[in-house]
Amino acid sequence: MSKMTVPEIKKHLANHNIRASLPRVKIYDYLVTYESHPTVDEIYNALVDELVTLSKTTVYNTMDLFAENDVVIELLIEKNEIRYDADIMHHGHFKCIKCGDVFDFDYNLSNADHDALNGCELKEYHAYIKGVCENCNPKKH
Amino acid sequence: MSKMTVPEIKKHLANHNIRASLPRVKIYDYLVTYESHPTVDEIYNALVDELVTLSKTTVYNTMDLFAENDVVIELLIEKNEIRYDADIMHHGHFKCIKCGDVFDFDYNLSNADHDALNGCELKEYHAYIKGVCENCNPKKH
DNA sequence: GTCTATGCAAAGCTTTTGCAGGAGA
DNA sequence: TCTCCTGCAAAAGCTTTGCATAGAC
Repeated sequence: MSKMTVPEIKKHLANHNIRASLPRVKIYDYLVTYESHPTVDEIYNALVDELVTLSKTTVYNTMDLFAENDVVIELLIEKNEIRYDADIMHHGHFKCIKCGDVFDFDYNLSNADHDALNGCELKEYHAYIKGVCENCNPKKH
Repeated sequence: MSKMTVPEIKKHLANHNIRASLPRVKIYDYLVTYESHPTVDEIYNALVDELVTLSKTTVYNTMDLFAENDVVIELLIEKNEIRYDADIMHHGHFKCIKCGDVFDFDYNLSNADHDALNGCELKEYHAYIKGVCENCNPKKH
C-alpha cells in the first residue's frame, strides 16, 4: 500500500532532476511506504526478491543521488550506520535503544538559542534523541 | 598548553572507572587541549610522534572505553566519520561545509516541542547544524 | 604476582571503484 | 545512436579480533 502512485513518484524525482528507472522508483516507493528509516542493507534485502538482479551498488548509487538532490536525508544516529528518510521536512528523530526503532518528532532547532552562530550561514539542521520508547518502557501505565 | 593537569586527568578518568595509562592520559589531554573534535585517525597522527609505539587499535579501544564511560561523546555529523568531544555537557555542533571545522553552540533541545515523545524515556540529546562559518562566508562585513 | 592494557598482524565488513553490457530517449 | 544506468567483480579503507608482550597496581 503505497503513499504515492508511480506517476507521482516519477514526477517527484523529475522535479529533483532525477531520471526515473525501475530501481529508483521502487526504492523511493519503499521509503515513502514504510517510513522505517532503512539502511542500504535493509532496502536491498527488502527489494531483491522483486528486483532479482538488484545489486547493492545500485542501492548505494541511488541513495547518494537521492541525498545529493535533496530527495532523502541521511540520518546519522548510530555509528557505522547510515539510515535514509524520504521526509525532508525539518524534524527530529528518536531512536529507541531497546527495540531499535526510529520515530519522528517535531521540534524547531532554528528557534534555539545559538547566538554563537551569528555570522554563519545555516543550511541543514539535524537533531536526534536516544532513549527508551513507550512500548519498551516498563513504567508505561 | 593543556586545560587540565595530568593529576586532574587521572582523577577525572578514575571518577569514571577508567584506569590511567600513558596512552589514555595523552589522548584525553589532546582532546581537552585542542577541542578540535578529532577523528581516531587525527588523534593517532597527532600523538604517534610522541608515543612512537602507539597503535590505532589502542586509540579505537580507548575511544570506545571513553564513550562507554561517558568521558567523551561520539559526534556523528559526516557519514563514515566519527569525531570525539571531551565536553559532555549538553550542546550543539556546527560544521562548516567549506573549511570543515566543527564549533560548539548552546541550545536546549529539551525545551523543544516534542509531544510525540510523551511516554518515552529520553537519555541522550544530539543536535548539529551544517553551513558556512563566519570566516568562510564571503558576505562577512 | 596478578590482572589489565597495548600493539602488531590478520581478518572482517562496509563502501567505493572500474568496467562491460543493457535500457531508455 | 548516444547517453546514462545497472550490477558484477575487485579494490579500498576503516574497524575489529586474536594473541603475545608489556605495563599498572
